[in-house]
Amino acid sequence: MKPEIPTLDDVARGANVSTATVSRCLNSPEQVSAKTREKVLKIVKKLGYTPNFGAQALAAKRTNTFGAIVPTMNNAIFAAGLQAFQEELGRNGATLLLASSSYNAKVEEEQIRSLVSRGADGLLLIGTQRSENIYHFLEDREIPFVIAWSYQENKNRSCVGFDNFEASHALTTKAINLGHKNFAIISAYTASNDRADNRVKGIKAALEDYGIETQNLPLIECEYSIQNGAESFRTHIEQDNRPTIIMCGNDVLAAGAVKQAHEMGLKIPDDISITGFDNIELASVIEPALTTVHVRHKRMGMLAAQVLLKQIEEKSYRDNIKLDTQIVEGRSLGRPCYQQR
Amino acid sequence: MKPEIPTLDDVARGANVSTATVSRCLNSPEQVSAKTREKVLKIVKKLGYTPNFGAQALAAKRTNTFGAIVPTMNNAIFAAGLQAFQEELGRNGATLLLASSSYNAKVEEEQIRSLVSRGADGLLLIGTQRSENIYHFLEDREIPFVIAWSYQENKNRSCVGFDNFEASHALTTKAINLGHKNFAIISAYTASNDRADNRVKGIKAALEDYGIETQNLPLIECEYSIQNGAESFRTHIEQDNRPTIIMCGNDVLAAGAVKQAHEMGLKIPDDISITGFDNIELASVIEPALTTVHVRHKRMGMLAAQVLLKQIEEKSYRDNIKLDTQIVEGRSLGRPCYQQR
DNA sequence: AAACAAAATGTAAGCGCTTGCATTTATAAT
DNA sequence: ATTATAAATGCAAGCGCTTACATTTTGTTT
Repeated sequence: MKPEIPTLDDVARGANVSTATVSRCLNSPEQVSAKTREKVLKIVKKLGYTPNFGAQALAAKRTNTFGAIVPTMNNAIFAAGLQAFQEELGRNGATLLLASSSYNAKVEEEQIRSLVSRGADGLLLIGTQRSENIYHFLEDREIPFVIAWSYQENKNRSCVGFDNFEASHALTTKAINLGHKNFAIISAYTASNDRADNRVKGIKAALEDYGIETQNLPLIECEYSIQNGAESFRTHIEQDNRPTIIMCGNDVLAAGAVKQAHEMGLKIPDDISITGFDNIELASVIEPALTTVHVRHKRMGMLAAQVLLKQIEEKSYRDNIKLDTQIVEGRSLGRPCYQQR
Repeated sequence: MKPEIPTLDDVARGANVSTATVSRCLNSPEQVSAKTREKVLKIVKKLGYTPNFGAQALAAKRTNTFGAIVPTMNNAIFAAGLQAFQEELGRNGATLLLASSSYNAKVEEEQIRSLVSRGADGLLLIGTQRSENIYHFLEDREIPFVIAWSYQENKNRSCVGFDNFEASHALTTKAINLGHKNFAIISAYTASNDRADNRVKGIKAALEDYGIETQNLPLIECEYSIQNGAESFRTHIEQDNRPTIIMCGNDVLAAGAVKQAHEMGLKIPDDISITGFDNIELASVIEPALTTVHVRHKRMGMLAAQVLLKQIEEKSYRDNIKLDTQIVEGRSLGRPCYQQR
């Protein structure tokens, strides 16, 4: 004997009013007199009524649900930002539908469609790089979205992110000024990941600024993982022309590199410098602490939510927010060996 | 001029069949002749039709959406398990609604209610510790749920987890056998976290097995964070009767402890042993690698999804799955100083 | 070719809610 | 009191889909 789940009707009957009144009590209480409101809310509580989501969505054409598609939940890169995003949504009575694409553009596209058909009122997307098709899909349906983790000036699309190119450029310049000339890179796949791509481009641009050849710059692309970082590090080190610095696309790769360096008996930064990106907690724990780029992930997540919510209220609202990054000085970046005294 | 979103009706009209047929094409294709099926699917594709989620939910009384409430997304503890959970759901055409409770029982309860009212077909809960009320709420509505990360024998409730007590007990026994007598603990708050609680209990039980006093066992409870691990470590070390080993409730705390040990110039494990729990990636990267407890998080997430899906199919299905754990030997646990030669 | 069973399709009644519009009630102004 | 105006409430039409049941089509058997 399962207790029937109460409906609006039940509440209406209980309070001796129409369903419309009950609905208004819940959604726009100011339209209802204090007296009836009280009466209705008492019944709501007594019956333990909760609105049926599907019915609400169907009738109101909104769900108070937002979707986010992240490339992965497996490492900490997105966790803090997402948590903040979710909390900000929560503060506004909305919930988060989360999907992950495993860094696969096709999967991402499916997820986007799926979230939309699930009635997501808006979407959080990571990075700018996806087919125009999918942007049109969203724009046609007037589904608000905001792009995070990347910054891009674009009047028609909102973003909250930081300039990966610039940050990477700055970090590289710092390394050059320490005397490094012999670079190697470990990056995520750049083809479908504008963050990774821009980080690599930032490095190359900085090198070129100083007249350093980038034609044969050793570059290994792989998925973000400690394991891959370690393996790629080894490959770089075993090259003929061993680099004095290995710049990693993120801290996870860098952590793997550091681990491998230890295992190969290389001193950091005396024998080899290593840099990361993101400044996840990990960066401060490993020995030596990573020199990396700090990003205010939490702030980014919160702002993304705010922008998105504003777009719901005001259809045409758009914003491009660029967050600062700063270089965190660990001890994994130092002068190259031939510059030391 | 926004292009109207196509409905079932549009497809039906386009294919010159009834909406019922279209619906069947999509949901139980075997009931439709190959010819019409083809015809219909062509129109579906042509129009880019996707079912309206709300309507579907309303009419079918299921959403293919599952909810999960995790204590936090901020550290890696839950990430791998959740990802696996989500992937397994995805393989079965379902999606994940994710919420986080910030380790707050009241928030968790709200989230559960919210997910249910959003039409979650089933729920993933972390740990066993919550008010009976909320269990009744779910059971009354016949909402399937599965408890993960904790193991508990209970015919009426499904769980997929491991025995925190046992694992912790084993690790402690190992430490005792190495000669440790002077223990200290850094744990998450045990009051509303049965995993943390059982881990502490496991330690105490092991100590008592060997006749070691646990009345005054130094125990600090705090939130999981590197920062807190570091601070708690310092507090323990500055005690009168300095412990020879500090056992941490998880790897994140342990990482903080290790960091602090370095900063205080303490050698691990010669001056102080440190243990973790969970064996997150972090554990293998820090120096020295942590001695910790490995849990097959991915497997757990996958199994949890399977149990949950089975419960949907077969209302009365229940399962209690206990996963093995194993001690991972890092170098952070060694003989206490007075035992060394 | 008739008779029947099985397969395919159509009809239409909701699912539980929101909301524009109509109606009633309370409040204010004359 | 009477009327005009505003506030509160009710009525009822959907929102887009699923599914029990009715009907038609197809195939099989005699």
